Amino acid sequence: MGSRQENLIFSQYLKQPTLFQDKDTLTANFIPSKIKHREQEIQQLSVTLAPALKGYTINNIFVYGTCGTGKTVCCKTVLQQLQDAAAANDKEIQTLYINCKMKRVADTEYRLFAQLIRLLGGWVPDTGLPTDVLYRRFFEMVDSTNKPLIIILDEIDTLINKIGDEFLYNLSRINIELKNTRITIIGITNNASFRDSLDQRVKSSLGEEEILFKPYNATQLHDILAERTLSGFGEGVVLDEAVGKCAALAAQEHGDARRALDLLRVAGEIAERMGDVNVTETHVDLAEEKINLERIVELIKSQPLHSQLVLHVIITQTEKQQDAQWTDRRILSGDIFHHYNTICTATNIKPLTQRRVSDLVAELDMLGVIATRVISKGRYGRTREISLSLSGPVREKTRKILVTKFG
DNA sequence: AGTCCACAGGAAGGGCAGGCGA
DNA sequence: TCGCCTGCCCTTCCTGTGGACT
Repeated sequence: MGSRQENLIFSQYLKQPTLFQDKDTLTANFIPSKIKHREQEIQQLSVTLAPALKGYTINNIFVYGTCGTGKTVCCKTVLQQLQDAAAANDKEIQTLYINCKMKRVADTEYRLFAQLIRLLGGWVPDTGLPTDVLYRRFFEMVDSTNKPLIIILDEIDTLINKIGDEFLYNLSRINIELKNTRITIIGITNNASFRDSLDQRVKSSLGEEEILFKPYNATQLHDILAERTLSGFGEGVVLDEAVGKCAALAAQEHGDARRALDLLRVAGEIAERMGDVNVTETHVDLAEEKINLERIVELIKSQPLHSQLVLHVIITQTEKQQDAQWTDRRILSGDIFHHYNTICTATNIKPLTQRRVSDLVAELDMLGVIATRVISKGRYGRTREISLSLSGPVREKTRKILVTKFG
């Protein structure tokens, strides 16, 4: 047996110096020791939760704010501090975290309670038991522990939109029957108007305390990024102009710190791949382009077959139009449906009706992939004028994916 | 002013898949 | 295991629309 062949790419990669010092600190999941610009919210949370240390009942909390405003990180941090404080005083507080957006984990009432029971150390089948049996089992497990239980239900609006708010009412009613302990619910949502849609009974039981997380402004984002830059890259690697650009771009997107961190991390990866020693504004621009590209590509890949077909027709028609320098540069819904039918026949796919295709066009418009407007051509009818919103590398990449699929 | 065109888009319901619950 | 329920995707049917044409 001869010696194994060495993979040059791997060995070169290992020798290559890295720009990163601790890449984990540049991810949204990382919990820093001190969370900046959220002092007020943390204090409000702590004040509400503190009575649990003395065994008093604590109010349910409703936390809301847009994406990337630190809601989850702050809740997890405060609960960890609460548990630490309880442990230091020979007490115990149990906390459970559930992300209700996780498919097949907590997206139905059954799955939610099954997951809660599993997190408490119990076991239930994936399906088959009546929901009231699960309630009873959950109730018994909680009551037998003699420890106060705090449950964080992240992205709670997703679950409520799916199954309604009855389960929240039931969950809050369990407290009345519990003899030895108490349950507190912290509901987290990105949707500020979601609370208004709740049943009055649920609103009064869940929304006893409300905490709003306002979006970060560009200065605060810059400050947060500067700190993470130091731990993530070390000193002098990322130029201040690059940090500023990440903060400004994220501030434009409703002060989303998660987005700012993604930009910074991807910019670092690009700089590293290019063999540069510093992360500059140019790398941030490239990172933004890359993130947008990946987002759109993922979005398009996740669309149903017929939606992809419609988009394919729109792209090919846009290109034909540009090549032929047509006098009438408009793409109309009637033309799209006609070409869509032609491709369906050629590829042996059963076409959808015009009504359904009209909805698919509207959906693509909503996703921002295309832009449409309803126009009237007088005697020649009413129609929708369609234009492609994708440009540059995003459009090229999308075209390639769809051409590979439909020819 | 009335007609007409080529759709937009709402409403209702069918078919199917997957989940729930006895 | 199987009937029931629910949600989703889709079709069918229908009314509405607005500017050009008569």
